[in-house]
Amino acid sequence: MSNKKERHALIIDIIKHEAVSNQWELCDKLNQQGHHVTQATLSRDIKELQITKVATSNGKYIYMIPDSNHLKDSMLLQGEHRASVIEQRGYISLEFSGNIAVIKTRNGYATGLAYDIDMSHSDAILGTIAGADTVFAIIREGTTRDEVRTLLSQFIPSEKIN
Amino acid sequence: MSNKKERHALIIDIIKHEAVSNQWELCDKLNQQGHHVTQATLSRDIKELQITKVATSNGKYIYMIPDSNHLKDSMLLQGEHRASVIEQRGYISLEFSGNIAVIKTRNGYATGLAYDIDMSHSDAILGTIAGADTVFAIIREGTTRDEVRTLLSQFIPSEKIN
DNA sequence: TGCATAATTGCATAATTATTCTTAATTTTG
DNA sequence: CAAAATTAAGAATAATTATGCAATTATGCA
Repeated sequence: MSNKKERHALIIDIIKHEAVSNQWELCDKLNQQGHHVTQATLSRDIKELQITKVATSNGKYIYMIPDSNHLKDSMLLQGEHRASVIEQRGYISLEFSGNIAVIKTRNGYATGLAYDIDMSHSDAILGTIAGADTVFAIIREGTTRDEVRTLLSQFIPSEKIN
Repeated sequence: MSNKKERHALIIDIIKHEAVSNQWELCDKLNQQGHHVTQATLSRDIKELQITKVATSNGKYIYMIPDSNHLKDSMLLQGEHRASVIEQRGYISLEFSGNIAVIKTRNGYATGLAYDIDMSHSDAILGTIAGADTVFAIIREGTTRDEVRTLLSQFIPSEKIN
Protein backbone atom coordinates (compact mmCIF):
# COMPACT_ATOMS: atom_id res chain seq x y z
CA MET A 1 0.00 0.00 0.00
CA SER A 2 0.99 3.56 0.47
CA ASN A 3 0.64 6.04 3.27
CA LYS A 4 -1.26 8.99 1.97
CA LYS A 5 0.48 11.72 3.91
CA GLU A 6 3.90 10.37 3.09
CA ARG A 7 2.93 9.94 -0.53
CA HIS A 8 1.68 13.50 -0.75
CA ALA A 9 4.96 14.78 0.60
CA LEU A 10 6.83 12.67 -1.90
CA ILE A 11 4.64 13.83 -4.77
CA ILE A 12 5.37 17.45 -3.93
CA ASP A 13 9.03 16.69 -3.76
CA ILE A 14 9.01 14.92 -7.12
CA ILE A 15 6.94 17.61 -8.82
CA LYS A 16 9.28 20.28 -7.57
CA HIS A 17 12.43 18.63 -8.78
CA GLU A 18 11.54 16.61 -11.84
CA ALA A 19 9.65 17.17 -15.05
CA VAL A 20 6.61 14.92 -14.77
CA SER A 21 4.28 15.12 -17.71
CA ASN A 22 1.45 12.78 -16.83
CA GLN A 23 0.02 10.76 -14.01
CA TRP A 24 1.32 7.39 -15.11
CA GLU A 25 4.79 8.80 -15.17
CA LEU A 26 4.29 10.00 -11.62
CA CYS A 27 2.97 6.55 -10.85
CA ASP A 28 6.23 4.99 -12.02
CA LYS A 29 8.35 7.37 -10.01
CA LEU A 30 6.34 6.62 -6.90
CA ASN A 31 6.66 2.91 -7.52
CA GLN A 32 10.41 3.29 -7.53
CA GLN A 33 10.10 4.83 -4.08
CA GLY A 34 7.97 1.93 -2.90
CA HIS A 35 4.62 3.66 -3.14
CA HIS A 36 2.31 1.47 -5.12
CA VAL A 37 -0.76 3.35 -6.29
CA THR A 38 -2.97 3.65 -9.34
CA GLN A 39 -3.53 6.62 -11.57
CA ALA A 40 -6.95 7.12 -9.98
CA THR A 41 -5.38 7.77 -6.64
CA LEU A 42 -2.93 10.21 -8.14
CA SER A 43 -5.72 12.11 -9.80
CA ARG A 44 -7.23 12.52 -6.35
CA ASP A 45 -3.90 13.46 -4.82
CA ILE A 46 -3.30 16.07 -7.48
CA LYS A 47 -6.70 17.55 -6.89
CA GLU A 48 -6.15 17.63 -3.15
CA LEU A 49 -2.68 19.12 -3.43
CA GLN A 50 -3.87 21.61 -6.05
CA ILE A 51 -1.12 20.65 -8.39
CA THR A 52 -1.55 21.77 -11.98
CA LYS A 53 -0.38 20.81 -15.41
CA VAL A 54 0.99 23.56 -17.62
CA ALA A 55 2.69 23.75 -21.00
CA THR A 56 6.39 24.50 -21.10
CA SER A 57 8.12 26.52 -23.77
CA ASN A 58 9.39 23.35 -25.43
CA GLY A 59 5.88 22.15 -26.17
CA LYS A 60 5.63 19.58 -23.42
CA TYR A 61 3.46 19.57 -20.35
CA ILE A 62 4.70 19.43 -16.79
CA TYR A 63 3.04 19.30 -13.42
CA MET A 64 3.78 22.15 -11.07
CA ILE A 65 2.90 23.64 -7.72
CA PRO A 66 1.06 26.81 -8.59
CA ASP A 67 1.92 29.36 -5.94
CA SER A 68 3.25 28.68 -2.49
CA ASN A 69 0.60 30.74 -0.76
CA HIS A 70 -2.01 28.46 -2.28
CA LEU A 71 -0.53 25.62 -0.31
CA LYS A 72 -2.30 24.76 2.89
CA ASP A 73 -0.40 23.88 6.02
CA SER A 74 -1.69 20.36 5.91
CA MET A 75 0.01 19.86 2.59
CA LEU A 76 3.43 20.88 3.71
CA LEU A 77 5.93 18.20 4.35
CA GLN A 78 5.97 17.29 7.96
CA GLY A 79 7.40 15.11 10.66
CA GLU A 80 9.86 12.34 10.18
CA HIS A 81 9.59 12.24 6.44
CA ARG A 82 10.21 15.91 6.01
CA ALA A 83 13.28 15.56 8.16
CA SER A 84 14.67 12.80 5.99
CA VAL A 85 13.86 14.41 2.68
CA ILE A 86 14.82 17.86 3.60
CA GLU A 87 17.29 18.09 6.40
CA GLN A 88 20.17 17.37 4.04
CA ARG A 89 20.16 20.57 2.11
CA GLY A 90 23.30 21.74 3.85
CA TYR A 91 21.57 24.62 5.57
CA ILE A 92 23.71 26.36 8.18
CA SER A 93 22.29 29.76 9.00
CA LEU A 94 19.97 32.57 8.02
CA GLU A 95 20.67 36.25 8.58
CA PHE A 96 19.12 39.43 7.26
CA SER A 97 20.61 42.69 6.17
CA GLY A 98 18.11 45.25 5.00
CA ASN A 99 15.91 43.46 2.51
CA ILE A 100 18.40 40.73 1.78
CA ALA A 101 18.33 37.31 3.33
CA VAL A 102 21.76 35.74 3.57
CA ILE A 103 21.65 31.98 3.85
CA LYS A 104 24.81 30.07 4.65
CA THR A 105 25.07 26.44 3.60
CA ARG A 106 27.68 23.74 3.59
CA ASN A 107 29.97 24.00 0.63
CA GLY A 108 28.23 23.05 -2.59
CA TYR A 109 24.67 23.20 -1.33
CA ALA A 110 23.82 26.84 -2.03
CA THR A 111 22.83 26.38 -5.65
CA GLY A 112 20.42 23.60 -4.84
CA LEU A 113 18.78 25.51 -2.04
CA ALA A 114 18.46 28.62 -4.18
CA TYR A 115 16.85 26.50 -6.87
CA ASP A 116 14.29 25.21 -4.41
CA ILE A 117 13.54 28.73 -3.26
CA ASP A 118 13.10 29.83 -6.87
CA MET A 119 10.86 26.89 -7.65
CA SER A 120 8.56 27.73 -4.78
CA HIS A 121 7.54 30.79 -6.85
CA SER A 122 6.98 32.68 -3.64
CA ASP A 123 5.91 36.29 -3.98
CA ALA A 124 8.10 37.03 -0.98
CA ILE A 125 11.34 36.59 -2.89
CA LEU A 126 12.15 38.66 -5.97
CA GLY A 127 15.16 36.57 -6.87
CA THR A 128 18.14 34.64 -5.58
CA ILE A 129 21.80 34.30 -6.37
CA ALA A 130 23.92 31.45 -5.09
CA GLY A 131 27.63 30.98 -4.71
CA ALA A 132 29.20 27.82 -3.38
CA ASP A 133 28.06 28.18 0.20
CA THR A 134 25.90 31.30 0.32
CA VAL A 135 22.52 32.31 -1.05
CA PHE A 136 21.40 35.90 -1.35
CA ALA A 137 17.64 36.20 -1.58
CA ILE A 138 16.08 39.58 -2.23
CA ILE A 139 12.92 40.14 -0.26
CA ARG A 140 9.95 41.91 -1.75
CA GLU A 141 9.18 45.24 -0.15
CA GLY A 142 6.43 44.90 2.42
CA THR A 143 7.31 41.30 3.15
CA THR A 144 8.30 40.53 6.72
CA ARG A 145 11.28 38.49 7.81
CA ASP A 146 8.90 36.06 9.42
CA GLU A 147 7.25 35.45 6.08
CA VAL A 148 10.67 34.60 4.70
CA ARG A 149 11.28 32.23 7.61
CA THR A 150 7.95 30.60 6.91
CA LEU A 151 8.89 30.13 3.29
CA LEU A 152 12.21 28.60 4.26
CA SER A 153 10.49 26.26 6.65
CA GLN A 154 9.17 24.46 3.59
CA PHE A 155 12.72 23.33 3.01
CA ILE A 156 14.35 23.50 6.39
CA PRO A 157 12.98 22.23 9.70
CA SER A 158 11.73 25.38 11.36
CA GLU A 159 13.49 24.67 14.62
CA LYS A 160 16.77 25.09 12.78
CA ILE A 161 15.84 28.55 11.52
CA ASN A 162 17.02 31.33 13.78
CA MET B 1 -14.23 32.38 -38.13
CA SER B 2 -12.24 33.63 -35.23
CA ASN B 3 -9.17 35.78 -35.06
CA LYS B 4 -6.60 33.99 -32.98
CA LYS B 5 -5.05 36.99 -31.29
CA GLU B 6 -8.40 38.45 -30.45
CA ARG B 7 -9.61 35.12 -29.21
CA HIS B 8 -6.58 34.68 -27.00
CA ALA B 9 -7.18 38.05 -25.41
CA LEU B 10 -10.81 37.15 -24.85
CA ILE B 11 -9.89 33.79 -23.37
CA ILE B 12 -7.57 35.42 -20.89
CA ASP B 13 -10.25 37.90 -20.00
CA ILE B 14 -12.84 35.18 -19.46
CA ILE B 15 -10.48 32.99 -17.45
CA LYS B 16 -9.60 35.90 -15.23
CA HIS B 17 -13.15 36.89 -14.44
CA GLU B 18 -15.23 33.75 -14.60
CA ALA B 19 -15.04 30.25 -13.22
CA VAL B 20 -14.58 28.05 -16.26
CA SER B 21 -14.23 24.38 -15.47
CA ASN B 22 -13.70 22.74 -18.83
CA GLN B 23 -13.01 23.52 -22.43
CA TRP B 24 -16.52 23.05 -23.74
CA GLU B 25 -17.73 25.58 -21.24
CA LEU B 26 -15.14 27.99 -22.51
CA CYS B 27 -16.31 27.12 -26.00
CA ASP B 28 -19.85 28.21 -25.14
CA LYS B 29 -18.71 31.47 -23.64
CA LEU B 30 -16.66 32.25 -26.72
CA ASN B 31 -19.61 31.43 -28.94
CA GLN B 32 -21.66 33.99 -27.11
CA GLN B 33 -19.00 36.54 -28.00
CA GLY B 34 -19.12 35.51 -31.63
CA HIS B 35 -16.00 33.36 -31.62
CA HIS B 36 -16.88 30.02 -33.10
CA VAL B 37 -14.23 27.42 -32.37
CA THR B 38 -14.00 23.80 -31.35
CA GLN B 39 -12.59 22.26 -28.20
CA ALA B 40 -9.51 21.18 -30.14
CA THR B 41 -8.62 24.75 -30.87
CA LEU B 42 -9.12 25.72 -27.27
CA SER B 43 -6.85 22.92 -26.14
CA ARG B 44 -4.18 24.44 -28.37
CA ASP B 45 -4.92 27.94 -27.17
CA ILE B 46 -4.67 26.87 -23.57
CA LYS B 47 -1.36 25.23 -24.24
CA GLU B 48 -0.06 28.31 -26.01
CA LEU B 49 -1.29 30.69 -23.33
CA GLN B 50 -0.01 28.38 -20.62
CA ILE B 51 -3.30 28.41 -18.84
CA THR B 52 -3.79 25.71 -16.22
CA LYS B 53 -6.59 23.87 -14.51
CA VAL B 54 -6.56 23.69 -10.72
CA ALA B 55 -8.84 22.33 -8.06
CA THR B 56 -10.66 24.87 -5.94
CA SER B 57 -11.51 24.50 -2.29
CA ASN B 58 -15.09 23.59 -3.14
CA GLY B 59 -14.00 20.51 -5.05
CA LYS B 60 -14.44 21.91 -8.54
CA TYR B 61 -11.83 22.66 -11.14
CA ILE B 62 -11.21 26.04 -12.69
CA TYR B 63 -8.87 27.34 -15.32
CA MET B 64 -6.43 29.98 -14.23
CA ILE B 65 -3.50 32.06 -15.39
CA PRO B 66 -0.46 30.83 -13.48
CA ASP B 67 2.19 32.78 -11.67
CA SER B 68 3.03 35.88 -13.70
CA ASN B 69 6.78 35.39 -13.53
CA HIS B 70 6.46 31.96 -14.97
CA LEU B 71 4.21 33.22 -17.70
CA LYS B 72 6.44 36.13 -18.59
CA ASP B 73 9.58 34.01 -18.85
CA SER B 74 8.17 31.41 -21.11
CA MET B 75 6.12 33.70 -23.31
CA LEU B 76 9.30 35.53 -24.18
CA LEU B 77 10.84 32.34 -25.41
CA GLN B 78 8.25 31.80 -28.09
CA GLY B 79 8.28 32.37 -31.82
CA GLU B 80 8.53 35.90 -33.04
CA HIS B 81 9.74 37.18 -29.71
CA ARG B 82 12.83 35.06 -29.77
CA ALA B 83 14.98 37.30 -31.94
CA SER B 84 14.07 40.44 -30.06
CA VAL B 85 14.83 38.76 -26.78
CA ILE B 86 18.37 38.09 -27.95
CA GLU B 87 18.77 41.69 -29.06
CA GLN B 88 17.77 42.60 -25.53
CA ARG B 89 20.66 40.72 -23.95
CA GLY B 90 18.22 38.21 -22.50
CA TYR B 91 16.48 40.85 -20.44
CA ILE B 92 13.21 39.68 -18.93
CA SER B 93 12.21 41.97 -16.12
CA LEU B 94 13.24 44.67 -13.69
CA GLU B 95 12.02 45.01 -10.13
CA PHE B 96 13.19 47.04 -7.19
CA SER B 97 13.47 46.33 -3.54
CA GLY B 98 14.93 49.11 -1.44
CA ASN B 99 18.17 50.15 -3.03
CA ILE B 100 18.57 47.03 -5.08
CA ALA B 101 17.53 46.57 -8.67
CA VAL B 102 16.79 42.95 -9.49
CA ILE B 103 17.09 42.22 -13.16
CA LYS B 104 15.93 38.88 -14.45
CA THR B 105 17.41 37.55 -17.68
CA ARG B 106 17.22 34.36 -19.62
CA ASN B 107 19.53 31.71 -18.33
CA GLY B 108 23.15 32.58 -19.02
CA TYR B 109 22.69 36.23 -19.89
CA ALA B 110 23.03 37.84 -16.48
CA THR B 111 26.81 38.02 -16.41
CA GLY B 112 26.99 39.79 -19.74
CA LEU B 113 24.36 42.34 -18.84
CA ALA B 114 26.04 43.02 -15.48
CA TYR B 115 29.32 43.55 -17.26
CA ASP B 116 27.72 46.11 -19.55
CA ILE B 117 26.23 47.93 -16.60
CA ASP B 118 29.62 48.00 -14.86
CA MET B 119 31.31 49.30 -17.99
CA SER B 120 28.92 52.22 -18.18
CA HIS B 121 30.65 53.58 -15.05
CA SER B 122 27.41 55.12 -13.98
CA ASP B 123 27.36 56.94 -10.65
CA ALA B 124 23.91 55.49 -10.09
CA ILE B 125 25.19 51.96 -9.55
CA LEU B 126 27.66 51.14 -6.81
CA GLY B 127 28.19 47.63 -8.05
CA THR B 128 26.56 44.52 -9.47
CA ILE B 129 26.51 40.81 -8.82
CA ALA B 130 25.32 38.32 -11.41
CA GLY B 131 24.20 34.73 -11.24
CA ALA B 132 23.02 32.71 -14.20
CA ASP B 133 19.76 34.52 -14.76
CA THR B 134 19.66 37.34 -12.24
CA VAL B 135 21.58 40.57 -11.74
CA PHE B 136 21.58 42.44 -8.46
CA ALA B 137 22.60 46.04 -8.87
CA ILE B 138 23.12 48.17 -5.77
CA ILE B 139 21.81 51.69 -6.26
CA ARG B 140 23.55 54.74 -4.76
CA GLU B 141 21.51 56.46 -2.07
CA GLY B 142 19.70 59.46 -3.45
CA THR B 143 19.40 57.92 -6.90
CA THR B 144 15.87 57.47 -8.24
CA ARG B 145 14.51 54.35 -9.84
CA ASP B 146 13.84 56.31 -13.00
CA GLU B 147 17.51 57.14 -13.25
CA VAL B 148 18.21 53.43 -13.12
CA ARG B 149 15.65 52.79 -15.82
CA THR B 150 17.30 55.46 -17.93
CA LEU B 151 20.64 53.79 -17.46
CA LEU B 152 19.21 50.43 -18.45
CA SER B 153 17.66 51.93 -21.54
CA GLN B 154 21.20 52.26 -22.88
CA PHE B 155 21.15 48.49 -23.21
CA ILE B 156 17.51 47.52 -23.46
CA PRO B 157 14.76 49.06 -25.60
CA SER B 158 13.03 51.33 -23.12
CA GLU B 159 9.57 50.09 -24.06
CA LYS B 160 10.59 46.70 -22.68
CA ILE B 161 11.47 48.11 -19.29
CA ASN B 162 8.63 47.88 -16.86
C1' DT C 1 1.20 37.67 -59.69
C1' DG C 2 1.88 33.02 -58.65
C1' DC C 3 4.33 29.59 -56.25
C1' DA C 4 6.06 27.90 -51.99
C1' DT C 5 5.88 27.73 -47.23
C1' DA C 6 3.87 28.44 -42.87
C1' DA C 7 -0.09 28.96 -39.81
C1' DT C 8 -4.68 27.85 -38.38
C1' DT C 9 -8.37 24.90 -37.70
C1' DG C 10 -11.87 21.03 -37.67
C1' DC C 11 -12.63 16.22 -37.40
C1' DA C 12 -11.81 11.99 -35.56
C1' DT C 13 -9.59 9.69 -32.24
C1' DA C 14 -5.87 8.68 -29.03
C1' DA C 15 -4.30 9.83 -24.63
C1' DT C 16 -5.04 11.39 -20.28
C1' DT C 17 -7.62 12.48 -16.21
C1' DA C 18 -11.73 12.39 -13.11
C1' DT C 19 -15.31 9.93 -11.06
C1' DT C 20 -18.59 6.24 -9.77
C1' DC C 21 -19.12 2.26 -7.46
C1' DT C 22 -17.37 -1.02 -4.39
C1' DT C 23 -14.64 -2.98 -0.79
C1' DA C 24 -11.46 -2.78 2.85
C1' DA C 25 -9.35 -0.45 6.45
C1' DT C 26 -9.37 2.84 10.12
C1' DT C 27 -11.44 5.78 13.47
C1' DT C 28 -15.18 7.20 16.35
C1' DT C 29 -18.87 6.46 19.41
C1' DG C 30 -22.17 4.45 22.36
C1' DC D 1 -16.17 -4.27 22.21
C1' DA D 2 -19.20 -3.82 18.34
C1' DA D 3 -21.71 -0.96 15.31
C1' DA D 4 -21.55 3.15 12.76
C1' DA D 5 -19.10 6.46 10.39
C1' DT D 6 -15.30 8.03 7.95
C1' DT D 7 -11.45 7.49 4.99
C1' DA D 8 -8.70 5.39 1.45
C1' DA D 9 -8.02 3.19 -2.72
C1' DG D 10 -8.69 -0.08 -6.84
C1' DA D 11 -11.23 -1.33 -11.11
C1' DA D 12 -13.86 0.13 -14.53
C1' DT D 13 -15.49 3.68 -17.04
C1' DA D 14 -17.06 8.36 -18.08
C1' DA D 15 -15.39 12.76 -19.04
C1' DT D 16 -12.10 15.65 -20.64
C1' DT D 17 -8.10 17.05 -23.11
C1' DA D 18 -4.42 16.54 -26.66
C1' DT D 19 -3.00 15.47 -31.21
C1' DG D 20 -2.36 13.33 -36.14
C1' DC D 21 -4.03 14.31 -40.32
C1' DA D 22 -6.09 16.78 -44.02
C1' DA D 23 -8.06 20.84 -45.68
C1' DT D 24 -7.96 25.80 -45.83
C1' DT D 25 -6.22 30.22 -45.43
C1' DA D 26 -2.61 33.51 -44.82
C1' DT D 27 2.15 35.17 -45.76
C1' DG D 28 6.39 35.80 -47.85
C1' DC D 29 9.07 36.42 -51.82
C1' DA D 30 11.17 36.05 -56.50
